Amino acid sequence: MPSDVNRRSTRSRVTSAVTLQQVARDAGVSLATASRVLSGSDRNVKQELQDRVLEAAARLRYVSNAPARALVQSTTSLVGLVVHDVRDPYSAAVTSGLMEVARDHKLLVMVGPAYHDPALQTEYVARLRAQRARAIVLAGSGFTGGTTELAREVEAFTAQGGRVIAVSHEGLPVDTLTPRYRDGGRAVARHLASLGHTEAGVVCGPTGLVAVQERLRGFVEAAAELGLTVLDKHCVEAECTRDGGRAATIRLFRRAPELSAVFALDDAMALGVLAALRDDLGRMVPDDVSVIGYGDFPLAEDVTPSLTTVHLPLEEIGRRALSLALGDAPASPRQLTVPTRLVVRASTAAPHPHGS
DNA sequence: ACACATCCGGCTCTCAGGTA
DNA sequence: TACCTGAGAGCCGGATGTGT
Repeated sequence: MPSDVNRRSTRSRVTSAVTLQQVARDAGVSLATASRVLSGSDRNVKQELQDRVLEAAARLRYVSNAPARALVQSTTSLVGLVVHDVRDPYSAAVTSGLMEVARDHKLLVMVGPAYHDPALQTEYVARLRAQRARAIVLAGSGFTGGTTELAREVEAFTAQGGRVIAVSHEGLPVDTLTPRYRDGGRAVARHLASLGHTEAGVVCGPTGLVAVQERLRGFVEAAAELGLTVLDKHCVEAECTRDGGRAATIRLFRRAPELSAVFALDDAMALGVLAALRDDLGRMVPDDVSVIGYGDFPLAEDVTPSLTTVHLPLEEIGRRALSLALGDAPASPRQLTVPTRLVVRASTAAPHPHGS
């Protein structure tokens, strides 16, 4: 029969981490007193003991054991952020805003890139649930109609006491924050029509995404009202990247070389549109073709010509999403919106008459 | 082979008791 | 009586021991 000593030896880990117990011993106080001093408890501890504990903790380079603390408090300092791609400016801006709030609350952020894969989105939520994360912000747009697997996983996470804030998602039983994409799309159509364009092409990302579909819907609806023709065959779908936008533009102008305007449903794609028009198609922007993006990423102002685009307050979305996640849970899920606005720059102009 | 009990990690919190 | 301290419970779930 194995002795208790043997059992201990097989189970104890070799560790040099300083524990609260060691700090307490070093300071000559009880574990509880050391905990009160170091955890910011509102219980009073005599100044002399406080000094001794703080001095011992500093000398031993003590940091509290987060998993152990989480065990007691049933909450962790971990929050999850699920985006589509950490490389895109959209994710970077949202992350930056969210990080500000996380820093203020001393939270650790774990970022998961789902690469437009709903299964991967679901997997990240499951992993964050296993880590007992305090909250999750699903920042990458969801798919139209939502996915039952993701909804189920989100439900399991919230049942466990976690909070989830979804940005541009449908069918999730949590607070949802959605930019007024449709308004932005409508503003683009109005702008092109007001300049005198009568026909436009569209370069868009996966139409299964809520964000893409809503932007497109607003644009197409308003275009129809304003007499701006947008043919189905002039809507080209590609990856939401610069290269995707570039390839889509080449395809688009092969089909419709006469187009005087292109609406890219994402700024990264719009950069690809500009590159294709300049380098592959020999067209001038905006003299030959007007280009509009969506997102107002930092680069939009700096490219030549500067990009007319729809401004999305991305950092604000990140800040607001995490603030909501850390606030009190509402009685029922809320649908919250964020305004969008058109920013007119140098990439759009009135069309030149044919032959001039 | 299986079900159930116990231990372990590090920490916070409650409550009883000591001191001025 | 007020304030402070310290012992011990309990947090959770995986690993291990024990009994049937």
